[in-house]
Amino acid sequence: MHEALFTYIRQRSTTPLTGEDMNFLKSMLLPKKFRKGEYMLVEGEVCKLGGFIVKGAMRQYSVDDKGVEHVIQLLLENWWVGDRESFEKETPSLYYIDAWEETEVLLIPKNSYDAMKRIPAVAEMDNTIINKHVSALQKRVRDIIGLTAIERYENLVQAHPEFLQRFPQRIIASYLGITQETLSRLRHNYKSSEV
Amino acid sequence: MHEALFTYIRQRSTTPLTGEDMNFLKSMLLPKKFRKGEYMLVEGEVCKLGGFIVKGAMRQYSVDDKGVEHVIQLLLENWWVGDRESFEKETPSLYYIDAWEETEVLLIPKNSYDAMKRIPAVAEMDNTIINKHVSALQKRVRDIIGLTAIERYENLVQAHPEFLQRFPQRIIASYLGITQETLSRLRHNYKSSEV
DNA sequence: CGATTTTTTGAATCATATCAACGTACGTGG
DNA sequence: CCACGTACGTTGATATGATTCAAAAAATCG
Repeated sequence: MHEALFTYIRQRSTTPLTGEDMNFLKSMLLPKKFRKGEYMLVEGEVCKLGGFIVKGAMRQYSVDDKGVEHVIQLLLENWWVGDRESFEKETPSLYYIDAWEETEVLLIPKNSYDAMKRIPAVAEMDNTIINKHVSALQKRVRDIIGLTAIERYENLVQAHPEFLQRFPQRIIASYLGITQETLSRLRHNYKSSEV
Repeated sequence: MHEALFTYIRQRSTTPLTGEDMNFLKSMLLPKKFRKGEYMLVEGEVCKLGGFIVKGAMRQYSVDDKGVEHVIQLLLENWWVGDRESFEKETPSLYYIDAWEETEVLLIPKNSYDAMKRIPAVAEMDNTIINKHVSALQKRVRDIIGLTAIERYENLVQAHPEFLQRFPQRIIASYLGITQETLSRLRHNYKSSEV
């Protein structure tokens, strides 16, 4: 089960991973299974553990004052999960993270993560993912501001068709920043137009 | 003029900056004055230089297919400016960055920036700012998705009153993701309600 | 001062939200 | 294996927030 992470690291760095590195990593990672609906993080808690998803699907969302959930991120296997802000600064998180499917995760506490970053390949990986994260968020801001709902939906179909298979429509709608009714109507028009 | 950057680094790290570090930094930084309207980066170009704003105001924006500008970020003194995605991956940028006021910037090429990160205090600073950047973007996504235009405006007034003094309303409107007409009306109602 | 940019206002229109009802699928316990 | 409950998706009617286009008013700059 650790192999998925090693492959992930190798793909994101130029430096190789030594056998010693791998043993070191193994010693720090805590494999854990989340059942569907189980929480990895709740609002108000400090995110003490980062996680690498080996298998499954999770979602990160916030709840506004009207009690409406807003999906911030959808996560599948080979993604790092956690609230980076809370994890790094050790401040209470604004988000919930739960498992959407039965999910296998390799958990790692902050001090271990810091130790892990001393491995050059891992440091490279960390750099790569945080930069990707920033790009993705920036793109998301651009999309929400500049595109209509249907354009955002089409973009998502292109970029992450997996999401549509793994998450129900109301979750996708929330991720797109629209209501489920609107998404339903959008899809209806969209389908009839692509004949 | 470098002093502003040194202070900035010190405030964001636990390790002190040695005199040697400071000389090293000075040797790599290229002071440059941008005149109002002058571009630091245009869409399609690789962002080869990062910049630390010593004095002035800049904006980062993208232009959609209808030719409408969307302000992604507003930047004042003591901010790092640049398109991190393009800078790190050396890929063409999707953004324009220009000076809104006469602006003094300390520029630094990518390889120097990497070298600079070998100074522990600078590495810490880099970590801090990228994490802040992620938090800010995440907050922005949450705000755009979950709040109405007026709530976003009120938030901005709270968080960055300086912006309202340094940038015209149409730029603020673009940053909030609304038209200038809408912002004008919003402010009108807002003012009359705060009696 | 005139020229340009910025802000405001009005009217019409559009996209999306809201509320409510109904249909459908899915999974669990009897 | 069926019946029932719960979650999910669709559809309709109406409401609302924001946009668009046009024009006037106000502010700013050389």
